[in-house]
Amino acid sequence: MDTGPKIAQVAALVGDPARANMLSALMDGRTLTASELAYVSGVAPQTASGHLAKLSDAGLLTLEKHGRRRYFRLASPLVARMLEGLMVVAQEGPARQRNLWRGGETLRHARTCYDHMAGRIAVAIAERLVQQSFILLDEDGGQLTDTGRSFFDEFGVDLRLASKRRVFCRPCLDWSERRPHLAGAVGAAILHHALEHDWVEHIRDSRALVVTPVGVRGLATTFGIEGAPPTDGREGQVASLPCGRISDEIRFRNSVGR
Amino acid sequence: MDTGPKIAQVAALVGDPARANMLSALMDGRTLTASELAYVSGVAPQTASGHLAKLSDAGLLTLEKHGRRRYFRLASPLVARMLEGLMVVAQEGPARQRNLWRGGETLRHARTCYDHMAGRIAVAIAERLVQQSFILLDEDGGQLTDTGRSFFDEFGVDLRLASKRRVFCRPCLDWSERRPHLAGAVGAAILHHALEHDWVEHIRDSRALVVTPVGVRGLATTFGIEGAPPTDGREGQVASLPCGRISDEIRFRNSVGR
DNA sequence: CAAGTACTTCGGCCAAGACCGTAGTAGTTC
DNA sequence: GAACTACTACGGTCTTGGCCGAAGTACTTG
Repeated sequence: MDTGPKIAQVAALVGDPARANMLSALMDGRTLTASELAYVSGVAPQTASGHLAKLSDAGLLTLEKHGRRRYFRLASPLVARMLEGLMVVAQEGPARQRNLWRGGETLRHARTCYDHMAGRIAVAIAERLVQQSFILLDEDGGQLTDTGRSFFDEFGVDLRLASKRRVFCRPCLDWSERRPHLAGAVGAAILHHALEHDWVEHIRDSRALVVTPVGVRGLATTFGIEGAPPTDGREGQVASLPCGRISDEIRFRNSVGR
Repeated sequence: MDTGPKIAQVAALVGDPARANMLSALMDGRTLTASELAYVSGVAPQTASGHLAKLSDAGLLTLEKHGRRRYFRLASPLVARMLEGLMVVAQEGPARQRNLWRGGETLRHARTCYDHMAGRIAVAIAERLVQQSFILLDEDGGQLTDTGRSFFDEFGVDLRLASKRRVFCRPCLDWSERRPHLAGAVGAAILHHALEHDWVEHIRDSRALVVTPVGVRGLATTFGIEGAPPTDGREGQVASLPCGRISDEIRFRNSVGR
């Protein structure tokens, strides 16, 4: 057997719009029920059920039963990484309309990526640090300068603890912004500091972060960047849907939307 | 517009076996003609032509015309990275038969990955260095030990040149072996040394590497690993196909294979 | 145990698209 | 210009698979 068919199998799974929507919705690491996933993907529950069975069988999703509900989540970070790879290419595309991603505004603004921050805020921080010559970045490496080191000292981040046994500073391509943010020990330290000082908070059990009022001030004074998210607020709809009440709406969407 | 549909579009493109085969064949960075790609994907030239048009339109491939031939290659490293992401997930799969990848044996054995080595050999080297405590590796970072430093000194690799402005030592997940090999300055230095001392040679304009007899000896004495590839030798068929002569074979395959 | 909710299975409909045969265009060789 | 090669366009066939309605299973609540 060749390798082509196997990747085709996985890709075909992601290649259906309904399934792609489900996977996108799960990309932040949340767990969602079958109904919720049916809703976000815009298909009837029966159809969603079939899709979810396929995704689980293929090992892209894992399933947890609690009572009469079935909770799905991505089976591993590798799946998330694969999806991010697809997103990068999809957004690149054949130079045409660059339509911004909707429906994931919070995630796009700030989120965690493994142990560091990603999203608009994280990219802005990275760019600021480079601009101030606190950090040197190139294609696949990064380095702290001496002025950078003292900046972090003043900032209250102790980087000495971190420097053992792991990459110190490394750029990581941000899929939503398509510019690098900071990973490695430095990236982790910044996230740690931000959480510690209540600049940001995790949303539920998701990877998304909200910037607190304290954080807005902190980001402005420390990095000179605008930390407030664009006032949109259409996030979290899915998660907060009253489960028993959405069926009419689904029926409506199904009869009209397609 | 949501993000789902866009990644679905790209994924659907990869989701067809014929196209997936084409992309796999191009993964090592080679350029192949439409006919060659038709052959590897197992479809008639007309069909391949259609597939290639779609892949090019979507920006996954770039096209270069030379005379009456059309040479295709992956449009960017991002596409290769996406495919590697898919491969990792595809090989993982739902715990079942782990059928080894055929038809890319050379590539699986040794290849370059950006500026360092990947494949069986590279993974073996990395494991050896870790086992000897020359290098410490964890999830996302690596570090040279003092004994490691003197090992590389003796080995004849000067790492001092490299340590500016880039990541020094970093594990990188090998898609064919699914275990890490070495990236960063150390990985690059090893590849450089191997090429410099004729341990390995590039195959044509591809990413694949062959280990020379010198290399087999060198790898054995320096790292204590077996450098010779498994005797299989079904590689390079595509590239060496006599172009005008394959049509019968294609016709045969098409009439039987499906 | 009856009613309600979450989810799955089955069956039939339908559209998308992969495929190739035929025929055509463009470039090369003699 | 004739013969040949590399590739593309068109048209028709046929399979795949997404979709939903209806019906059925599993769990919870009162």
